[in-house]
Amino acid sequence: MKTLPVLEKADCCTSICSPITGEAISADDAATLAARFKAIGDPTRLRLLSIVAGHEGGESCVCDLTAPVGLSQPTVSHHLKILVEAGLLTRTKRGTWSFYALVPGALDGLATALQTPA
Amino acid sequence: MKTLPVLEKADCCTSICSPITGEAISADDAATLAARFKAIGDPTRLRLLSIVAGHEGGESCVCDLTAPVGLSQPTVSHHLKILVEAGLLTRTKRGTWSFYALVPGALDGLATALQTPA
DNA sequence: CCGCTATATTGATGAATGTCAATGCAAGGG
DNA sequence: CCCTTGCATTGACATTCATCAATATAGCGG
Repeated sequence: MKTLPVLEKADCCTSICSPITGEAISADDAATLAARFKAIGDPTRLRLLSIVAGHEGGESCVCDLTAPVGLSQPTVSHHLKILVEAGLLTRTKRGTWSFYALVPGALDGLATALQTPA
Repeated sequence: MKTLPVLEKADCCTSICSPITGEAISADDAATLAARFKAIGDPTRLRLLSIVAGHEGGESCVCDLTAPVGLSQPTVSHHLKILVEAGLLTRTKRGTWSFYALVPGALDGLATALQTPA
């Protein structure tokens, strides 16, 4: 299972983070960007992101997420894995719990790709 | 469901936000937003958006799009239809041609949903 | 060592998706 | 009128996806 690279500030001068409304993007850049948008193109995963982001301390364990989205634990773990592989969430194990948190700047990088250049 | 004192939930946040990083969004909002992200969660559609946006006059006909993406005309029409239904493109028929153009502000609206409120 | 808890993985299944070939359809040009 | 051009729709097919039940793994308490 491959994981998309984390969006960092340094990437923001590459075509990955520059607006798609500028020069036509390459097929490779389109694939990378689309993979991330695809990850958030699911209602459940969007809600998971939202819940994690709004949770106290900015992180949540799986047991905090199953009830809000109303899905089984394996399904929630599945969606979380996709979000981690998309570079949008991090996973930290402490004891028997797995804590998920937003990757700082990841969503902002995607936002930048959508903004029209003035 | 959870007993770890360190992260005792209880309130579940308050940070309002336009974006999804605010308080947990509703299932309906998640579905609406996810539908749009899903539309751009495909490499071909992302390229189509980019090409249309960068094209002279901000619009393109189908015959201008098939070659750049390397797919059949029906497939391109299919993707364009999805983008129109997602509210990201407009379609204007002139003679035998169909011209597609970006919906002003549509992508920026999605970008806003991803930005952290700061 | 035993059981309990939290999470991940596997397997299966029905639904959705991307693609193309074939076809339909409307607008012009001879 | 046909005939060509540009595009949309249909049908079919293979792939991917979302979901759950069952099972596996790993840490912790007794």
